[in-house]
Amino acid sequence: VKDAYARIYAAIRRIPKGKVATYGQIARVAGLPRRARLVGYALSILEDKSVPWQRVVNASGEISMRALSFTMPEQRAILEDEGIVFSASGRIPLKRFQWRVSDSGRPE
DNA sequence: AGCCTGACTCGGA
DNA sequence: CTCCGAGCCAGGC
Repeated sequence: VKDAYARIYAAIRRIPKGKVATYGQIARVAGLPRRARLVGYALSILEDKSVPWQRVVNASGEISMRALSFTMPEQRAILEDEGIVFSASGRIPLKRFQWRVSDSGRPE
């Protein structure tokens, strides 16, 4: 389990600047298919600030609710600073900004 | 052990 | 687009 978290964090750290990834995608990359919730849980207890958790969004390209309560404006600002554009509905067009593992290693 | 909750996702209606 | 149900799984009580 500890090992699973380590892999999740490692996967998140691989997300290149200017891209975002979904929880499910991170789970797959980390070798934990179908463990999207575990990814969310891992982030909830995260204390390591070297992990760019702000690049992890839900399947709809939105910043997940729990984060909204305390970092939404900040997270959005960081992402926009990295070049990510939010749509009028406040979502990220995954078509354009979703990280493709092939960009930095093996394909999914 | 059982039950509930939660930074999730996906298919179907 | 929204709502539901089902899968998943760690933690707290």
